[in-house]
Amino acid sequence: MSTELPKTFDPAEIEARWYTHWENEGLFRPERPDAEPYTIVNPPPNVTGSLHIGHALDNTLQDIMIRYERLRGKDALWVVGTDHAGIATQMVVERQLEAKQDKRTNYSREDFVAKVWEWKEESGGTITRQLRRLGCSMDWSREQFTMDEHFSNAVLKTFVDLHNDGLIYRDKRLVNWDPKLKTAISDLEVETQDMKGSFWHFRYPLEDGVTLADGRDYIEVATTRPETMLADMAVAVHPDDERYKSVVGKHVVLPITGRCVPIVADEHADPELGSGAVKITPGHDFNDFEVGKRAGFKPAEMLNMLDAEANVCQTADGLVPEEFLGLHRFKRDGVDGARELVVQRLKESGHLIPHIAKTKKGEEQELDAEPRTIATPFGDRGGVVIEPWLTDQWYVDAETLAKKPIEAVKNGDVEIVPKAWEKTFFNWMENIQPWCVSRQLWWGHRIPAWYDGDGKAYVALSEAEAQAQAGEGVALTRDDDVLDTWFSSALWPFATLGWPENPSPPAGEGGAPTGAGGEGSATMVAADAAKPSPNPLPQGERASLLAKHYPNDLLISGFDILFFWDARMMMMGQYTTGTNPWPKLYLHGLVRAADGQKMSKSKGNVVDPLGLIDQYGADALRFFMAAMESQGRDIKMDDKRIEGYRNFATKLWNATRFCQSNGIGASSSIAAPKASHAVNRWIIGEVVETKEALDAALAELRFDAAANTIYHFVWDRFCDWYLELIKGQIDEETKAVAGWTLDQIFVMLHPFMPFITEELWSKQGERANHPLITASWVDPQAEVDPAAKAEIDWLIALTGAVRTAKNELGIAPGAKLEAFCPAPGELAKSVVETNAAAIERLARLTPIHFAEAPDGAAMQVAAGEDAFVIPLEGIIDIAAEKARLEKALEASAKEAKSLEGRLSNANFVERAKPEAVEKARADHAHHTAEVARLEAALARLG
RNA sequence: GGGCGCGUAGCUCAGUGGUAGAGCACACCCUUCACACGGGUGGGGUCGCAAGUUCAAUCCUUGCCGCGCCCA
Repeated sequence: MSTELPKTFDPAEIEARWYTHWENEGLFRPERPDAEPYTIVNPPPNVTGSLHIGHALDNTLQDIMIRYERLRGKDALWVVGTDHAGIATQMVVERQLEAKQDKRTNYSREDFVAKVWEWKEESGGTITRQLRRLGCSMDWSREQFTMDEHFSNAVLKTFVDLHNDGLIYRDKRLVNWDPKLKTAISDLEVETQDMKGSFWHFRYPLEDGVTLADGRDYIEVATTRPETMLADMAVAVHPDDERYKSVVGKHVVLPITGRCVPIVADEHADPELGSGAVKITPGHDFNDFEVGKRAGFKPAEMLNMLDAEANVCQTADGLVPEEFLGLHRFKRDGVDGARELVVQRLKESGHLIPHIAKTKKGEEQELDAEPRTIATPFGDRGGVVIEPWLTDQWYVDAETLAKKPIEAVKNGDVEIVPKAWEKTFFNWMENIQPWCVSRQLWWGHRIPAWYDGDGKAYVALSEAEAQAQAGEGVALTRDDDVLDTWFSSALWPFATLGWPENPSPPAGEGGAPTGAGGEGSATMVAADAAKPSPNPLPQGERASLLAKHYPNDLLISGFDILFFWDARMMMMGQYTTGTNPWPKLYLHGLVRAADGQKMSKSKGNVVDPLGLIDQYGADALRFFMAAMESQGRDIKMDDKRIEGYRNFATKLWNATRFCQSNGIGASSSIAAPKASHAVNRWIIGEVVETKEALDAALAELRFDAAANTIYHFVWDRFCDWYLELIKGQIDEETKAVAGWTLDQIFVMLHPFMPFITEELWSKQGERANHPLITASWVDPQAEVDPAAKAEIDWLIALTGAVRTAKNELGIAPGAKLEAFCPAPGELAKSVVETNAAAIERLARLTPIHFAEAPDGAAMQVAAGEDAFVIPLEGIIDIAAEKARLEKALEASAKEAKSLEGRLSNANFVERAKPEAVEKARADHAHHTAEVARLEAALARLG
């Protein structure tokens, strides 16, 4: 018994109602203790972020897989949670302070971190609410946060373990320093952009009257960063460069500082480039750092001329003139900096070699510098030019950790889909650099390292343990820095499931929790103690979760975080658990604006997924994402297409209304009902085929193929043919088959369009409190019936042929016509006899005589090999019918001739695959018969 | 400079060693009792260019042209 549906379909109302129901009833993860597990972890979005279109794609794909596997009976767990996103979140809160003319440094670290927690509590729910609107069926009961206590413990343990194994170490070397955010960042967070810049040429005078072979008393060097000359420590020339051989080991006296620096031989200097000599600033350039080390400078001796904000400071030798101190490295906000002043001073002292350029008119022109395009590093968050800066930081030995993941992908233990990404993955992993994991921030997991008065580091899970290492009475200070956010999110696939299962108990007295991000976290933990976590993890549950759901089954992420996140999860998974976090990694592309541009806030072309949900419904947006997700291509936004899928949802809605008005309701069995009518046997076979195609597509993660399969089944097969064929003759058998088919549609479409399918499922009748979300996957226990398929295909062909002919001859589509079939095949005879009503309704032919047609003007059509003559004396334009037949004749004749040519080619018959030859023969026979039929038809018309 | 990918109907995209498809758009027809967010019919593509392999190439190989991304 069914509940009547309203005439209009209102996605918003349905979505809100069903989501609440699913979540409240715990249907996202029903109790299935004995079922096979299926696990996906969600890439944790920034806790204070909001849903963008890329999240919509990423989460739709994951939800499709989770809902599919849940329907297939698995214990499907979709782990969800958010990331504390160190830099991003701290920046947001700092910006809020700025708006109030306030700043972070007006607060203690503890107070500032407390403010971040406040902001997290306030805005942290935004993105999770938005994921719900998309219909995502995550296990919210276990929602995670990367700064949760158990997660923080996992992070600290990993750090300590890595350190004990020598895979994390402290090192003084150049880092990518963001002078705006005043923190180190990793290589991956640096974005290189080509900028218009200048290349200045200087004279560095040789000391004590030394001259080059050509008599010059100076060496020419060139640079794009003239300000760094204040910290130059050498000039390098190529060891084989004859021009400079005599001066290697001699010195130059730097202008401005008067520093006397050596001329060293180093292969880094390219004799072909410029003068062949390069200035060396080991403290401010990655290449020069290496040259400097080879030249014998220790990192601690390298001169540094910039402070954390990239303003000039005094070098260790005190040679930077007073007027430079405090200047910014280069022009900023219209105010000249050290770069401009250096150039000015060198110009005044005659050390600048002007660049001679030709104007458009061919006249020579003297410029201070040569214009050049310079690959310039920018921080991806702060947006300012990155400064290579000499500091002590913690580094992860990524090269060692990368070995097992590389092996895993090579031997197929981890499959990357699409495969094209494997090469990119290897290219990066095989050339991986030490990973700088310390960040000079306050928000994050504070590094568990303590220093004694001599700067010796003690790494431990707690201060007490560090103290024990250092010995009684040694005063320790904790490292101020926090860890890179990606260090913690790399643990996501297992730390969210309770790893480590037996965390070391805090060693401190009084139950003060360890670490968890230092003082800031202590605040949080204290708050948590007052308000117990809503999702406590009993120890037993933790253990079983990890054992059951790790490794996960699949990871779905955008390719843009392949290195940031995916690869690091593989490294950490192998290191901490000894296994790969998942056997399969699916990478999807970007969602682009309709014009193909990358979406960005600055371009103002960002599409809000919630707006699309408001406009078309979540089901339509989801279906769009799935249908457009072909492996290896970005998705361009196309509102018309989303609209099309909204229309598709409406189509299904109305088909269901039709069924209801004809007494077609919910089915009572998974297996297909018994059926005798061809049309019913046919649609059951179509369900069988659709289910198989859908399973195959999802097994290969071909979301587009899967979506198209169900789309065409619903619209083309079920609505356009099945419902039309059964109209007017809906008996009990047909009611049962139609109701069953509709239910299978709901099940198969549910992963893509969860809301409308659940609603229609519920309105089709009593289901004994059995919602669709936890229903059973399609299992018709039936086979395709070739005879039924042949019958219905013939019927469809006949209907199509009549409609086409009528349309081309301008005959009213509704006109009912009499037809003659002089030589019916067995199939034609039986179909016409058993489906007279359907033929009258659709082909609008009645009656059909198995007899010669009377003489006279007639329209002639064919279904399969059966020819029909439809007398239209006085109605049709004979010339038009002749033209129509001639056109068809020409096409068939051409095709027949081409096939004949192929078949008469001995090479083809002998060497081609037998199936190909067979098909060519069959096609040839068909077209030859068609030619004969059409010739006869034309002969009839005279 | 190195690597990867893309170029198929007006647009957005699938696809296969055997002569090409979808959605939208377009044209014509239809107030058929589920649906005009609908139904029916149709037009439209030398599958970027050139050479090669093959009985057969849009598909495989090479080169070129154009576009995009990543790395240096």
